[in-house]
Amino acid sequence: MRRQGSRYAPFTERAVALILSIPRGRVASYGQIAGIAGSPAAARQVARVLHSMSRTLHLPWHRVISSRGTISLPRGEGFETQRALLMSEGVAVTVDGAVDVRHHRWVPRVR
DNA sequence: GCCATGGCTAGTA
DNA sequence: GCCATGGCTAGTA
Repeated sequence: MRRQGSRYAPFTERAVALILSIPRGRVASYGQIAGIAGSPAAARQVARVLHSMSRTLHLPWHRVISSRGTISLPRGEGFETQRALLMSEGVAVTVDGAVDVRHHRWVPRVR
C-alpha cells in the first residue's frame, strides 16, 4: 500500500489538478505542467500521469502537447485522436501535428 | 539524434 | 525500470 485512501503522491495530485484545469480550446506542454506543479524537470512524470490516469480520471489528455508545440503521440497510437479532439475544440492543428500555440497556448492565471 | 532528467511503483527479498 | 520529454548539438541543404 503505497497510497493512502484515494490520494496520490503530492506532485501527481498537483499535476492532475492542473491538467483538469486546462480549458477547452487551450493547450499546455508537459514541461509547463511540470513546472507549475513545482518540478520543472519532471515533464516525463507528467507524461506518465497522462498515460496511466487519463481514462480513470477523465483527464483532458489531448490538451497536453510537447514544448515544441506538436503532438507527441506517434501516428496510429493516439496522434489522430488527439488531433481530432483538438480540432473539435477549435484548435488548428496541421496534418503534421503542429498546433497553433500562438493562439491557443494556455496561460494560467496566477494565484 | 543523443542522453540526462524526475517521480513513482511493481515486484523481489 | 517505466514514461505520450526536453534541450542542445551535429551536420545537411
